[in-house]
This record gives sequence, C-alpha cells and structure tokens, in this order.
Amino acid sequence: MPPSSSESRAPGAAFLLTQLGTQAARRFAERIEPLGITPPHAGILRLVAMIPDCSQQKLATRLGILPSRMVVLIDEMAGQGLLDRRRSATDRRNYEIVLTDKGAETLANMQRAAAAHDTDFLTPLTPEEQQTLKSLCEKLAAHHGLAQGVHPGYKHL
Amino acid sequence: MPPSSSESRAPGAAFLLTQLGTQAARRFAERIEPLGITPPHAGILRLVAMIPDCSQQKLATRLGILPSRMVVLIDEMAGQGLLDRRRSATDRRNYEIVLTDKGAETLANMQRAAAAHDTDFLTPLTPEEQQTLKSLCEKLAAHHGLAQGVHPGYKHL
DNA sequence: TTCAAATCATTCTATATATGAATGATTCAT
DNA sequence: ATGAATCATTCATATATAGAATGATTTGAA
Repeated sequence: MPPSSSESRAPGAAFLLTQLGTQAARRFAERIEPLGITPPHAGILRLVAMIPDCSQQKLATRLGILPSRMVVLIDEMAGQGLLDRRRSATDRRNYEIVLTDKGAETLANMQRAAAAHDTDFLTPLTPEEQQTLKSLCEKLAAHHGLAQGVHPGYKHL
Repeated sequence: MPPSSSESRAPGAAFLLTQLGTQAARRFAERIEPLGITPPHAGILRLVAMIPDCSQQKLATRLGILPSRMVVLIDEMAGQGLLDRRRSATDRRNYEIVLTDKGAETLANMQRAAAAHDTDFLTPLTPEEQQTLKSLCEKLAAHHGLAQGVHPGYKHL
C-alpha cells in the first residue's frame, strides 16, 4: 500500500508534468511578448512558414482553433504586417496566407527566443539528464499522439 | 551549429514539456468531470483537506486565484454540498471552509482518479523510466520554485 | 445546364473567465 | 474611540472562446 502517513501527498509524475508544462508555456509567452505576439500567433507563424500559401481553414484544423477565432488572429497579424491575405487564383473562396518580410524576421526572432527558453528552462539539469528527459518526453509524446511541433493548448480545455 | 537542413524543426524539451503538460491537464480534467468538479475545484478540495478551517482568502492566495473568483468557486462547491461556510468564532470577518462528508468522499474519488490518471499517462514507459522521469521533473520543479501540489495553471497566463 | 449541397471566410451571439474597483461588516492598533 | 486594515462580496468591464448563422463561391449530380 502507498505511504500516506498523514496528509503529505507526493505528487505523481503526471501532475509534475502539468506543473512544468504550464510553467514552461507561461515563460515562453513572456519571451515572445516583446515581439508583439502571443503563443497562438507563434503557432500560426511556424505553420505558415512550413506550409506556404495555406488557407485559414487548414491552419485552423491543424492548430485546433475554430475558424471564427482564426479570423481574429489573422486580422491581428495582418494588422502588424506579419502576413498578407491573398485571394487564391484557383479557388476564390479561400485565401492564401503568405509571410511578409517582417513576418519572416519575427519568425526568426521567435525561434531564437524558443531556443533560449529551452536552454534556460533545462539549465538545472546536466546535459546527460537533459538528453534523458528529452528522450522520455519524446516517447511519451509519440504514444499520446501529439502532433509534431503543435501543442494542444490552443483549443477548448 | 544545429542541424536545420530544411524546415524540419525538432522541438526542444521545453516545448515537449508544454505539450505533455497541457495534454495531461486536459485528461485529468476529463477524469474528474464525472465527479462534477473542474480542476480549480480539485485544487480547493485538496487544500481544504490539508488546511482545515481555512479562510477563502488563504485559499485564494495559495492557489493564485482572485478572491472575487474564489467566491464563485466556493458558491458552486457549497451548492453541490461539498463544503460549508462556517463563520469563524474568533474573527467573524472570515469564514472557515469545512469539508462535508460528501466533500471528503469526492476528494477520495478525485485522488483515485488522479492515481489512475498517473498510471495511464505514464504507461508507455517502463517502471525504471517512470522513476527517472519523475526524479528529473522533481529536480526541475524544485529549481523553478513550484509549490508542492499546487500547479500554476489557475491564474492569468 | 441547372440546381442542391458543400466549403471558406466572416459575423453575430452567448457564455465563461480575468481583472480591478468599490462596498459593508468586522477587527486591530494606537 | 477613532482611523487603518482585513475579509467576503458585488459590480462593472474586458477578453477569450464556443457555436450558430450568413454570404460568396465552388462542386457534383441530375
């Protein structure tokens, strides 16, 4: 039987992951805030760079965001000059979202911020421990069907 | 220099932690949903059991929730019969929040759900790997100043 | 060819939550 | 005894999100 002498409940690994994940997400949000973007913006930026001339619908389904919310997010980013809406020549129902020069620059800054965030967050661990943690997390993520590079924190709860 | 041949960006460990943490939080929320409670309720339940006769103010500051929101949460839980407001005899400004029998029962069910959640979420890993992951997470959590058993996901962002 | 169904972006409405100020009762310190 | 502080509460406001409804366009079948 588990040791529960009085009321001292040692949290399990899943709870620790929740704590750490929330903390990591918050710190990343703080890192990119000076760039004028939020985590959803960052996800869009990455995806638009990976899939050029992508419709809003595809972005929405890939990121798990509702189309109606995507409209607002794209509005914001277009207003900042990070990307442009371009009517598709073949299907005039949808847009092709394209990165501007400023958008590409912001993406590069965002990736630098992500790298620095990663380094800082894992700094309490030795390089060997960092590698071990990463391997274990990759194994877990694979088994839980998490999409490469897209975190499920954009939709519902 | 890091290998970035084309556009394939391998996510760092911090990003993996964000993904896993979000996923773990969501699954836990689904687990306790049949009990009629949400994650904030679960946090309150745990804390009230650990600190009996606790004021709403203490709960709010410990959990990082605004007092005005705490009122609503306690209202909901009292409405479900999980806890009672009892005027403090020594200081009639504040309440002492006490668990009811049903509240204690729900807490026990919640802890069972948490244990099952932990087992299921980590099932892709061997027992040794699970222990390693837990140790590394504990080390990280300690260095990042995370409170025992209280995750920072209840406030702002 | 034509017409119904599907698709994309958008707008609108409703709900939940975050935030902070203000209120009233009570206690504390001088 | 009086003013400051504390606790629970209410209020007003802002923001995020879900989901339904709309209009333009394309697609597919009769």
